Amino acid sequence: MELRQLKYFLKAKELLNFTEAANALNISQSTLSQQIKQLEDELQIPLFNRIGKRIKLTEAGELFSIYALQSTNKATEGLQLLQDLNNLDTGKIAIGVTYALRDILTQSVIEFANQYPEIEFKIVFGTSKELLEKLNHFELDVILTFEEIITENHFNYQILFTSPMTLVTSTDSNLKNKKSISLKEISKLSLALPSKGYSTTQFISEAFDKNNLHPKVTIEINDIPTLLELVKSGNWYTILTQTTIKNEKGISCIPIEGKNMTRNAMIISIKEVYEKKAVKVFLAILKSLI
Amino acid sequence: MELRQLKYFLKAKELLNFTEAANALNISQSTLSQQIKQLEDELQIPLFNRIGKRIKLTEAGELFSIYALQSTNKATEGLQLLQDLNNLDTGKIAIGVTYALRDILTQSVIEFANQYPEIEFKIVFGTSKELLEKLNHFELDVILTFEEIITENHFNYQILFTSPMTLVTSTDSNLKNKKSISLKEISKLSLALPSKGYSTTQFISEAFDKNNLHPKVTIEINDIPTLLELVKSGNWYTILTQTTIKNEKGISCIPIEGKNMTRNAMIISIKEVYEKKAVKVFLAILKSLI
DNA sequence: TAGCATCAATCGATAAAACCGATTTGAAAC
DNA sequence: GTTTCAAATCGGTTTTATCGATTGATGCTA
Repeated sequence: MELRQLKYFLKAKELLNFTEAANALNISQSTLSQQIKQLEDELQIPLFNRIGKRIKLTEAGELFSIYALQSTNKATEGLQLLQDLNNLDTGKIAIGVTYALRDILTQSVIEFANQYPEIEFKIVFGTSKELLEKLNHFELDVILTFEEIITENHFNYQILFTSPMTLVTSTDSNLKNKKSISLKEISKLSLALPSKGYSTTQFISEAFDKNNLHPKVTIEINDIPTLLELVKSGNWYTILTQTTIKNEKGISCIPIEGKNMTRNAMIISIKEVYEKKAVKVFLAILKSLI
Repeated sequence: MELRQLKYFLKAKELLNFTEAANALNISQSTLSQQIKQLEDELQIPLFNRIGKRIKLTEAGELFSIYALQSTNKATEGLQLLQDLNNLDTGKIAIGVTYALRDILTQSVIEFANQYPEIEFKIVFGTSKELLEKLNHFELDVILTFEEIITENHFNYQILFTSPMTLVTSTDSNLKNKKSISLKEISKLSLALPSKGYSTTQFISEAFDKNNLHPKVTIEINDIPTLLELVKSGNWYTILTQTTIKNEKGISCIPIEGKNMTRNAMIISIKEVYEKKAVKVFLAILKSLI
């Protein structure tokens, strides 16, 4: 039993005329006769009564046609669904993002949702490490993060933009008018830094190490809004990429001196995994907004 | 897209291993790979992610599998239904019968229903003419009637038994002790006969005609129980096959003299029409009860 | 880290089957 | 009786489903 045969049968049932049905199906009448016969043999029961030149459904044919129709319909619906998926009428995007890229993500989601309101989002904030883990477990379609060490070659890396590392201060800070600041000067300040999982923290720690500097990290925290709140109080400084605090009020940022004191915002996905059309389009929108 | 491919896909989805799935399906691994690929090509979207030696369902694969399963299930259900039909676990028998054969029909239906309680019956009483009409319009699977003139050769005729034509009298009648009676004697009696559609009436009219006799038909009626009631009153006589009044009380019957004064009870069906298994079994039971 | 085992993809060949055109058969219409 | 029509059948062709063998890539293990 094949869908092809079920379709032939249903057309023959509809027209009650093999010749016409064969024409409608773009096959020869002999083929239709043979295929119906084959189906009947397999089902071990005739579907049509052949009365002279007329054909008429048997009781079996009548009963079977309901199931034949449902079977072909379900297959067609499945096909339709996948077409919708390609046309972005349905589907889900699971995206991981670090807090630093919150702003660009938000804008992109709003823009995308305007154009494709049917697509569902699952947005996961987390550290680079957490997100890469989830990506590897196929829990996420794609992640947005800052990364510079391209190790795993089963990932696709696309650089979105480059953002300077900056010292973040309260607007009340007496440092706020400086054009730039060195790591050495920073190491004298009381710092509140994002926890170690964040790639920015990883990056800046290594920078201090290289310069044999020992920063005073008095607070380590895994929530960026809280971190910023602490900075605004004026008691602490922090180090973030400029992008992270783009639209924040009550804080200022001072670029850090030194070559390579920049981070690359990246889109990371798994090479071998089929990229959903919804994801593809979403990323195009995201890139267009930069 | 074919059911075969959907089954392959579902097995591959279940085992997440093409080699094992191929074994389970009794096909080679290469065949499975090719068929899955062909399906993916047709759907224009991959169903599996190939990550190294592992395979994993894509979002499309996940969504599509629901429909693939429903499609194959419906086909299987249809097949199951037809098997039930063959096993007499379902189905309907439409049977036409003349009143003369009421008794044999009743016994058969009771016996059949004991063995196959799931089969539904549609029983139509009527004249031979009416029943043959309905049979020709495929409203009935088979009819039971008395018939001797085999004209239409697209019918199947099976003789069930032979029954003599008899004069039916009230038990009070002074004719009741006669061993036989001639048509000539009958023509002097006041007759109540079944209406013309009944083959018995047709038959007996022709017999009178051949002998140039003119019977006194004072009542023509299309309801046999009422006819018998009238006969019981003693005011009228009627002519029926012996079988018709087999278990009736208050009446006697006297065989009519003359060769060919018998009728053949017959099963009649349409030659080209597939005979349902339920009908076949029912008729076997009916014949066994004669 | 080299070697082995495993698994999916690919290739070329073969068997199966879907398909067609032509013909036959049988019923219906004239 | 003849013609007409539609389904079945027949023989041959094309398509395709299938296989075994091989390849290539990955993961495991010693």
